[in-house]
Amino acid sequence: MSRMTSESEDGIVSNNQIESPLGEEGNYCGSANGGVLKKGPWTSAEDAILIEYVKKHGEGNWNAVQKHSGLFRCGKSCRLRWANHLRPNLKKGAFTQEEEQLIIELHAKMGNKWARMAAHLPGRTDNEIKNYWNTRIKRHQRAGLPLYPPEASLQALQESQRCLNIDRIEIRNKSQHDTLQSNSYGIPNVMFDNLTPHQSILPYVPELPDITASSMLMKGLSSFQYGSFMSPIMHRQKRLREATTLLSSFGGGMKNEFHLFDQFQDVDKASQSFGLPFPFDYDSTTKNPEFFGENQGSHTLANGNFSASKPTSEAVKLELPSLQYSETDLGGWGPSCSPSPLIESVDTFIQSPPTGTVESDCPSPRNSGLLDALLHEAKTLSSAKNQLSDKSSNSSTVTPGDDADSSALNICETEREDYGHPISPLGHTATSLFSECTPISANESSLDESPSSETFTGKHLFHMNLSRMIVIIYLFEAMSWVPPVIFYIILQAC
DNA sequence: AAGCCAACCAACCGCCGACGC
DNA sequence: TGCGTCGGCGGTTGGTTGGCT
Repeated sequence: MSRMTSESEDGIVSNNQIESPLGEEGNYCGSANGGVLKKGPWTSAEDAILIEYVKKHGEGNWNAVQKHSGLFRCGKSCRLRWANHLRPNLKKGAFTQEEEQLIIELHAKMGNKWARMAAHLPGRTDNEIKNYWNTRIKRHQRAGLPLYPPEASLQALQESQRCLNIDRIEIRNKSQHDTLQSNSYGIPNVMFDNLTPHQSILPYVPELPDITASSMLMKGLSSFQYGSFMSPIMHRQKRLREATTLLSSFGGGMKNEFHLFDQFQDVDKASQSFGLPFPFDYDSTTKNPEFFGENQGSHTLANGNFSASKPTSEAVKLELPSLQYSETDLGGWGPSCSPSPLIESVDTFIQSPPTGTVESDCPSPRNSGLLDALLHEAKTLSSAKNQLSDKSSNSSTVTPGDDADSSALNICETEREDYGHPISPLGHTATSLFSECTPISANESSLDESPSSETFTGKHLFHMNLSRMIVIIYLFEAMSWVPPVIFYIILQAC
């Protein structure tokens, strides 16, 4: 902290530090009582005033600081100063090794949730952690190191699995009280706990450490590093947000399901978490024995399709994020083609969808709203199909009085068995989706209005394909290749 | 000694959700 | 229900410091 600070010892505020109120927008610190608010570094005198104020009045009500203490700082600035510097029990100085390790693990699990990470590091502030991480990113970027060591990935996997289990329990309890909205996009996220990937079985499912990171696979499409080839990179998040707003008009529940937009931000982590050397030219064996094991590039995705299919020597020339392919590649889509990596990625996404976004202490960074919605739609259809096929095969009917829980559990047991079958990447999605179920949908279909059998033939297959198409188009839209309006039209067509 | 550069850090900024009226 | 305010959060900026050439 010796670097700190530029504060003027005498506390005199220079003219350029006092700004006229930002009142026209009111976004940051406006002025109260028509006065002007000071910006810039805090002086020790100001600190003393703030400390005194907090002693008297306690934390909170920061906008009142100016009124009561005569401090010409906006409430936000006061809160920040207090939280980051004046608050008691703040640890100062460099992070210890334990803290660094913890940050890495937490970031692997949570992503850029600095405040939540700070909660796990007593005496540390989110700002500190953020700065540390950003510095670390730059350092590793420069050195071509991965951000996450294998241990962190592994722990994130275990933690995620544990949390998924917890979520499942909570969700199962909760789901009994949830009802499906008629709008198929108003879906409780809890619907997807049954879609938990069984990584030990499925060869195409990325490991869970990539939850945060894999969600960031897409994030990176707007990363500055790739700006050179991401043509419409500008205001990506703004566009996505607009799309969110647009799509939110479909239904109340939909907006909440669209966190996927927020996840398209950081490709670096994605490339790393998928075992891609990062940035582009790196001899892992000589430069970083700490982070790279013998089978370099596979530490976070040992059985994933990315690291396995692409030799890392190829990745040295990596120019596109993992999910981004040139337009010429896209032209190769067709029934006779082997699954393109993008399709496969979509399948992977579908196979390991975000799970359990029920807020709990466990980080649940996976939340890919639209995919959730689509998956739910597909699952609802498929579960209904299951019901029908069960009926036809067993010649037994589900009575409305059946115990929903037990039936759900039974169906989910069959789901596990289904996962055991090695299935081709393209075929897997539909197969697995049709073999899956949700307690709610099962319950729902068992209760009443079971669709007639013809409903589940062409129409629902069409829906399935449509859903996949939407996923793909959505991904493309996220990559700025498809204007939002097309996505909108297709959704309307649904 | 001077210039450059990376690292570090504090603070600003804009967005968003919660809350109260 | 709509609006304004407040507080929190994450991204970004800009200043300072220290090391290297």
